[in-house]
Amino acid sequence: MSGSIGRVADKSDPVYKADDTPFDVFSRTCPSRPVLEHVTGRWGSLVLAALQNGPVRFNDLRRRVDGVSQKVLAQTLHALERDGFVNRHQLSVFPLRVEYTLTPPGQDVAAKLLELITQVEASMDSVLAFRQDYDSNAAAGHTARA
Amino acid sequence: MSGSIGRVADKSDPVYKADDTPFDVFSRTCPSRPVLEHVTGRWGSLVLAALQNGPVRFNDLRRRVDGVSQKVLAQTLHALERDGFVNRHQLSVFPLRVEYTLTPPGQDVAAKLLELITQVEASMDSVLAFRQDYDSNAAAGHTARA
DNA sequence: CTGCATCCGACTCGATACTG
DNA sequence: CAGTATCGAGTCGGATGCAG
Repeated sequence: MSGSIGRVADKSDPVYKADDTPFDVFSRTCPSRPVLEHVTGRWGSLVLAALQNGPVRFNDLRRRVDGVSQKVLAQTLHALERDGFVNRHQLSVFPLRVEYTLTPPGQDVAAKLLELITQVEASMDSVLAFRQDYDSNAAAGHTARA
Repeated sequence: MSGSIGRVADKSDPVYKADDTPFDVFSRTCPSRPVLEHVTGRWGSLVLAALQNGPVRFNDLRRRVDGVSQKVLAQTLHALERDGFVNRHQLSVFPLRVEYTLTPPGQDVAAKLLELITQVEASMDSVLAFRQDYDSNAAAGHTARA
C-alpha cells in the first residue's frame, strides 16, 4: 500500500446516499466490499445468474458458465456459499451428486444482478457503435474527442 | 482478486457481430461479457456508483473510491469510456481539470448497479451472521474452507 | 492536477494429476 | 461426478518518476 491513498477521504464529502445503511462499499475497510466483489466478480455474477432457475449440479454449472475452470468455479461457489448466497446440497449416493441452489438472500441479489445484466445486454448496441467511433477517433486525433 | 476483471479494454477484445443476434453473457465469445466485466469489476462498479451524482474529477474520484490507485483508476475509466458509459471532459485551463460524467447508457447501468449494491448492503447482516455459523461448523468438522 | 510509462511483487488463473 | 493439490505462466495492481 501507499501512504498517499491510505484513508485520505474524510466523512466530509459523501454527497451521495444518505440512507441508514451502516455498510459503505466505498470504504476500503467495509466488510461489504469483499462480498460485493464475490457477487460482481467475473464469475460470481455469471454463477448467480445461472442459478436463477433452480438447482444446478456442478458440471452443469460448468458447462453453463462457458469458460470457467473447475478450480475457479469451486472457489467461486465456496465464496458465495460462505456468504450465504448459495446453498450446497450433497447427496450421499453414487455417482456423487451435488446440487447448488440460491438461498433467499442469494435470490434477492441474483434478481438485481439479472436486471443489471439485462441492462448491459440492452446497451450493447450503443456500446459497440460507440466503440467503433471511439477507436477510429483515437487512432486519428488522439486527445481530440468530444 | 486479479484475473482479468480490471483489464483494460483494447482493440484485441473479441470482435463484435453486427447482426441482431441476442447477446448472451454466458457464451465465452459474446462481446457483452467483457463489457459486463468492466461494469461489475472490482473498481468499475464502485466508479460507476460514485459517478451517479454528477461530474467528478479524477482525484475526487480517487478519494471517493477508497483504495484504488491512479493507474487502475485510469484504466477503469478508460475501459468505461470506451464502452460509452463514461464521458471524459477536459478543461484546457490551469491547473488541469478533468471531469468524468455518466453518459445516458452509463446512467442506466449505474442505476441497476446501485440497486445491486443496495441489495448487497442490505444483505450484509445475514451474510455476516451466516459466515460465523459457517466458519465454526467448518472448523469443527473437517478441512477449512476459503 | 492529470495521467502515462516502467519496474516488480503478489496474486490469480488454468492444466494436469489425484482422491473420495 | 465432485472436488482438491500442485505448479508454471500470465496478469494485475502498487510505487515511482516524468510529462502535458
